[in-house]
Amino acid sequence: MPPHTDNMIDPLAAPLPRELPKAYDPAAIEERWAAFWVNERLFEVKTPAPGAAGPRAFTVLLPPPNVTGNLHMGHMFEHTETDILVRWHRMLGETTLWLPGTDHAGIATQMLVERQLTTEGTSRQALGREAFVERVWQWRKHYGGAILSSMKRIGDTVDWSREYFTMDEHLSVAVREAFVRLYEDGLIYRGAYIVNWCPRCQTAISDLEVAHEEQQGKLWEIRYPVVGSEEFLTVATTRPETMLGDVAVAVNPLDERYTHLHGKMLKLPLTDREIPVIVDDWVKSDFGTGAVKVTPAHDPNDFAIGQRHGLPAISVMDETAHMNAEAGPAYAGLDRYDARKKVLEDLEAQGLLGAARDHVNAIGKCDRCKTVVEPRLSTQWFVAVNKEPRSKESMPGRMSMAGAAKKAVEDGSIRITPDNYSKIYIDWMSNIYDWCISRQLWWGHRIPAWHCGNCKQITVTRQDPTHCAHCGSEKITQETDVLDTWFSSGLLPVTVFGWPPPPGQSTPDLDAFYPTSLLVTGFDILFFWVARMIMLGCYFSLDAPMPDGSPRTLRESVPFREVYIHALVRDADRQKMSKTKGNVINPVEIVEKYGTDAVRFTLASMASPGTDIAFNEARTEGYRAFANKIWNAARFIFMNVERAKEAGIVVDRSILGAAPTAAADAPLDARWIVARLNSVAAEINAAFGDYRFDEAASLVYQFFWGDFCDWYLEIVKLRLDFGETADKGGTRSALTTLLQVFESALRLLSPIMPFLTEELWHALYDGEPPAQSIALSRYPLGAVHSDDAAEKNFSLLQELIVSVRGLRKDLGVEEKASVPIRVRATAGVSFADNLEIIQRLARVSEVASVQAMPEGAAIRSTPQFDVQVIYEKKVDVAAERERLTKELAKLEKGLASAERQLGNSAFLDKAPAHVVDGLRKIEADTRLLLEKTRKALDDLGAEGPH
RNA sequence: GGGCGGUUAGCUCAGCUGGUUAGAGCGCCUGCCUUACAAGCAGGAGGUCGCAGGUUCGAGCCCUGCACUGCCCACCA
Repeated sequence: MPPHTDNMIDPLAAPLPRELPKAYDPAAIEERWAAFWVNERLFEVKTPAPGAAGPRAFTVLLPPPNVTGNLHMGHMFEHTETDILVRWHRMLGETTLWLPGTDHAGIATQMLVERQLTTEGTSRQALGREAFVERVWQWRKHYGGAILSSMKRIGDTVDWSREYFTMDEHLSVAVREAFVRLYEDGLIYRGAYIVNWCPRCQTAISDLEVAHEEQQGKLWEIRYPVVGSEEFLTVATTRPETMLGDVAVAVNPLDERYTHLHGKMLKLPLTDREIPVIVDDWVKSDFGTGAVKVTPAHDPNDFAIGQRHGLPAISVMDETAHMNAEAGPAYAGLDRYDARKKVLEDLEAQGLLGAARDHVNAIGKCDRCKTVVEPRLSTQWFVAVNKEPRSKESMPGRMSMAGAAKKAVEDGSIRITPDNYSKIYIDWMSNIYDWCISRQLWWGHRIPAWHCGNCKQITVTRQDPTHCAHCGSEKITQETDVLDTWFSSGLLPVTVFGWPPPPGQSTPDLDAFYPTSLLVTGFDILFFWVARMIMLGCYFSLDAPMPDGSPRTLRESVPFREVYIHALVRDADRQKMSKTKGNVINPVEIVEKYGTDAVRFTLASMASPGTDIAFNEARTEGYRAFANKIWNAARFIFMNVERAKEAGIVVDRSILGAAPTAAADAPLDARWIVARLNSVAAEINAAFGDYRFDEAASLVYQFFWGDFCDWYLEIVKLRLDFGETADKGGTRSALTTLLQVFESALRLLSPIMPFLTEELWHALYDGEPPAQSIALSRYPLGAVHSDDAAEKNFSLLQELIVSVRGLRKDLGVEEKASVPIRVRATAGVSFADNLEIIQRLARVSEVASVQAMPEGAAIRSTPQFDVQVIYEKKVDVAAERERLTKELAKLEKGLASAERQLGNSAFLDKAPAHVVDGLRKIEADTRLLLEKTRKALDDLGAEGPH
């Protein structure tokens, strides 16, 4: 049953190995594999049968991108990290589910479609609610899948069969169920409160959706005449226009300046009202004039004061932030800022305006449209996050949502990485206010509440009611508000797995996948989404019993066990990417330019924890070169496989896939590369486990390029001999190790660079790999210290080769010339077994082993050996002297430091033995080298020109 | 007003529980078209680890203060 046969591409139409082009061209292979992964449905996960044995599934919920969005660098970064972990776990043999979907994004989507309507000369009001909502659905159908197709392109291994949309029928049913249950449990209420109101979006928004910005403003003083006196009471305000809705002036009870005015009435200027002077502790005497005008309908603090003192609230603005009739005929209809101007002018004219001081204040703006938010008195729906549910008698001591959500992190049921975010989360959860969940929008989950026209009561039900539940009247109308987008996305960890189950039961998916294993997300939605998921997830999953029927504990009710907070991606100048700044880097463009693998590797390598990352294209260029390097290593290998075939040396493919080994009597290079592979693999596994993508990337880079290509491949050229007199056994053995190590290395790299490794892996198996995809093969586990002797001996060999190369440079030996060398090795060190390696890699014609080095020659030394290049051309004495002098100074400094420490009895007493022993060895080595260097310098001087 | 990060080579960044003489990539300099790769190979230069104190046998790493810088939270009109 092949799906999407329309764009099916046969991956096995890949070029034959020997025809690999010279330069790696990602464009030539990536789309092919991207389509293959999707079409072959390789990453779909069937729900395990109930009671199935085996390890727990590794489950990750993708933070659902907004339908309005396009893939940006932040997504790509997040997806790269997640995909790496998901691929890694899958390759470790775990049942691995990465679940994708999209979010309907209430405000954002409605705004976008409304803007579209405006360009068409119409509006949502003209269309009407039903037609508008239908229009949004249409929009979503056409444009809502942009991010998902980008995800397919960049190789995200999600389970597409489980893709959801937050307004899907079954999810909407679940959202309604959740709302009704919370309402029944007394945790959802409706009431008139001051909320953040966006006059442009014309909806309430939550505290989190308000972004504060510092702004230079003014603090105006206004004189309010005291009734029956010549006196004035001067208040200070940043928002003079709201004075039209003042109902009192408050002073601190201890402020002696105003004691005589307590309880007096004031004439409210520009109106015909009189308002009282009241006292309230909240007022700070040292701010402004110490007297605060109280406007309960337009300021959250004033609202609280009004509540405490039983004052009325007078709204003087409408939902568009224009003054209304309550503001009086002179102001009605004016925009809030025009009204401010006029109020100030009128006060001035009456001589009631006092000083105006510069004042910096934080001004709230709508997160979406940047309009200045207006605190507004309105009736909204709230979730009581700090209240305990009333109908949970079956669960005594059940905590409030915030309480449980806080405890889940405190007691380690949820682990947040990096750890410092735990504290931020807990602090936030400790000071959380009730959550305003109603939005005056049309696009979203409509609140399942009906208002009765008769008794005015509210009916909240699972099924649309026909009559009022309280008085039976049929004069009922549904609430027009919809739910905050985060209400439905906060439920996702349970709803995507089939919640709600029948009473007292669970669902197969909840049994198999809940709690999910990991959430990878950015700090920016820690409160918006992560915190809400924890609150709602803990609350609702508690109702579903464990697979064995026992009740769920808090530990088992959390939506995820781990949260990994990744860094934020900025542009190369550390600026936050934003459309308005025009510095948004489109990842798809970069991907097309350098290849997905190079971009993924860049992001992985820059993903060190703690700091934001500045995306740097120059690095991507470097990693494209890395991909090319591997590509060419593969070409080299395939070429030699062909040669071997022609020479009658056949290496069976069955040797592939096994963990490489090298016998104790195998050549040093074989033992070494196997040992390196083992330790690097072990380190990479550890790095992934710690979310150290950067370490993993640098380890695999260093191994592939530094060890495998620069050293091993060069040496293997010696071992691969296809001539008539060739040692066929030796060649076959070398080829076997080469292929095995390369195959393992591809698997090692594949989570970070899935496309390149997939292509080469298939080619390596000549189109008949043991699994459909490298992503379904097993990850190399490696082992530390698998052959320390080989690693140590090889690095000595490397040192010798590097020394000779350096000497050649110093002596000005022609690049192509082969030269003889003299080596004096200390006891126990021998290069005899590896002469041909030295000859090849350092272009040496002959190696003479000597007991003493001649005087006056340019020599390089290490504690283990001295080496001289025999060449008639004189060394550049001045340059050599300079080099040696520098070297000598360095050694002297090092020796002095070592001696100082070793001469310090406190050090010998307190430092651990291994440190002391290590330093002793270093001291001895340094002393030896120092002597050698000093002698070399002396010899040089003796023969020098002066 | 609270809280949290950052400051290491010209640039971008590593440096894991404090342990010799601090690393990588890019860039730079020198020499190489060595038939896997010039998107390459080989060799090299380059750092008083933001500043000032302190703890320690020993500090890039721990403590205190300062400077610069970025972010988050916050109901002082």
